[in-house]
Amino acid sequence: MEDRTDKASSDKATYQVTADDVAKLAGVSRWTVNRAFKKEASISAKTREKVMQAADTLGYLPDLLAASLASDRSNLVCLMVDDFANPHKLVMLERLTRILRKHGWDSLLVNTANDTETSAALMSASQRRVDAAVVIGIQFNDSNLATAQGARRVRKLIVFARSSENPDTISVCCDDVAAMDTITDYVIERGYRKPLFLAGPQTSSAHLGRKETFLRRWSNEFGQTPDFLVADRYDARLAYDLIHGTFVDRSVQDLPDIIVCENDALAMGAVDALRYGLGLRVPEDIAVTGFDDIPQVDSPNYKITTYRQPLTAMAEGLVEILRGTADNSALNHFRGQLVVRESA
Amino acid sequence: MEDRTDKASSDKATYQVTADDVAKLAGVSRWTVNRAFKKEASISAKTREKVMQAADTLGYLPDLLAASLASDRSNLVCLMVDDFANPHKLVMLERLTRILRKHGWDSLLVNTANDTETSAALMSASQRRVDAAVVIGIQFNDSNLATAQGARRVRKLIVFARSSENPDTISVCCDDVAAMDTITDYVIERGYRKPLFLAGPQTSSAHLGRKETFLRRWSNEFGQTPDFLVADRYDARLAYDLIHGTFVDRSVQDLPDIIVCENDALAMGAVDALRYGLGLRVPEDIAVTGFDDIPQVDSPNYKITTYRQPLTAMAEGLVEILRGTADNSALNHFRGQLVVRESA
DNA sequence: TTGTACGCGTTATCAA
DNA sequence: TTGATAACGCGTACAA
Repeated sequence: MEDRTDKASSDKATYQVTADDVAKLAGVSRWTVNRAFKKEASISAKTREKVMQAADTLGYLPDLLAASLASDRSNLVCLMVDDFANPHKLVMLERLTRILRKHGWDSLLVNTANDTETSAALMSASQRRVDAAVVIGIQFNDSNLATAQGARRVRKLIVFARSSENPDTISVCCDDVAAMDTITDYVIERGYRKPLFLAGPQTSSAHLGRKETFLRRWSNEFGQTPDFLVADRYDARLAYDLIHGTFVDRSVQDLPDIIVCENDALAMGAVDALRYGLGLRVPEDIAVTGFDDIPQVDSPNYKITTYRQPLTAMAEGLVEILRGTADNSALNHFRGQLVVRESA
Repeated sequence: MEDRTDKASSDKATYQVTADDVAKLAGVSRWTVNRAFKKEASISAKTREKVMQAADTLGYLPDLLAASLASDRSNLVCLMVDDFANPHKLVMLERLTRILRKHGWDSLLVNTANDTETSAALMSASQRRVDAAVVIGIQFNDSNLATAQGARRVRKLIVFARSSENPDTISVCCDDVAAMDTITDYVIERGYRKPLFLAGPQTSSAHLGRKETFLRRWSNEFGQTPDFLVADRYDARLAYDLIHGTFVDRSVQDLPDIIVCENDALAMGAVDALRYGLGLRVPEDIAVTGFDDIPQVDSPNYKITTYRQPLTAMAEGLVEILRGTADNSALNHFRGQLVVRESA
């Protein structure tokens, strides 16, 4: 213990205060110090007070590294983001980091935009013993899934804000069928009859996807399946090119009367393409709907009618899953709400 | 060691492969196994090969928790974001996570939007022994700084994409004076003579801030200091309200001919306010410039003339600082470039 | 309520 | 080049 004291005086900046130091100062054992820092521990209020005071004067805080190593629980979650072009990711990151933090979890942000580095990142996260790996707004692709499962220390694979049919993953998302039904009802009620669906990246398994739901519903209602376009990424610029390229040579009567978009990023690109690429008015010539209600679509430039997911409730649901207290079956049935603006 | 084997067979999913297991299989010592995983370690190629093969069949990866604890280096960086309304944060997060990952660092994303939770988050990060705390696009405020310094395990306090005069922090940013000079030159050259500066949140110490630079430069050039407005946050909606509220009752000859904005988020709000709030044309009636070159300002709706920072180079600079190989004095002099579009 | 072995999986350091 | 000892700081389980 003497050399410890030496270190403290000789190099104060790097000296690390441990529970032992606090214990000595407070006149208790090291384990009592640790108890004082645990919420539900059998310790007398007086002793705790004494310990906390000693801890305070020494500037002691429990070391999470050592705690994780010993307890095999890291209180760390890996958030995987592969698409930084969609502002909605920022909204979700804000919500997730805030809610997770509130419940004691820290967030490791992993950039999986580059597919070759994704597996390395996932490995690295697993080496930190994250309690869960969460993909945001997408599904695990097969390669990621294989890596994650190979990295056996990743306990839970969670898909946030997206439905997933893979039995090895847990999905926290809103009910896409109900959501698209709400949008479809609105589209029909407003009298639109020639819809085009603008879809995002297609996953192999999406029986319950937004596109499928809309097409099926419309087909049931009117006996014909609407056209659709597919964008490889949720990128406004991509949507612009797609819409512009598709309709620039088309005669007026062949145009849709509404473009139903899988999310707001696509919707913004669609609006831009209609206005600036094709010289059309929104919604007078062609209406547009989005999904997500990102802050940008409330700009007077866009005023896009869209659908807002209950992100806070969903984030709280994620916490329940991390805790293991969730009734998993209920976590993919969150209900959001239609936000009506001027674009449709 | 026997019970280990038992665990492996009885509960394979949770069994953790350690260096010991690999050592046994490869017929070497545990320390040799670890050496095989270090880049520059004195180990024969043959032994390493043997070890790696054994590791592969067992699915072994070094545990970063234990490694951090023992080595006192976490290879973890804490990224602090306080403003999720500005899309530029997403761009910076993408760049930082990618470059940091490339060099072996993982990123802890901490939401510091809520001021009361900021210190708790910083504490938590320090408890994970992050190698550095990085604030993005803002300066450390006094309260954060005090917390960070109190949390002695945070080795480095770094301000990214913002100049900082605090001697306890290291700033990685572009040269704001040079940047604003470039913008000012352009504004003058294009013949604008009645500028208004739209500034973001004001920090106490900003002698070299963008606003100050512009005002001083203009004053030197034309003998009078331009008007300016201050937004509390880099929020497009706030900028809208500010511009609209300021000019709605003003007569035409009292209007500026250009609004020079501290960043793109403000510029977008300004454009919206001019067009939709005041019925003016951009740039014919009033021009606008931004800063950051976020993807959104390239939309045909905005086409904002702006200034792009060399984010990749800056992120690499951050890595040098983490490594301790940086010549710190040079890291706040990155040069960006003017991106001319149609708004000015 | 409080104190005590022992283990978590590495790294640093020294010895062989 | 390789093996061995002693940390790193805390949690679990159990005993006092």
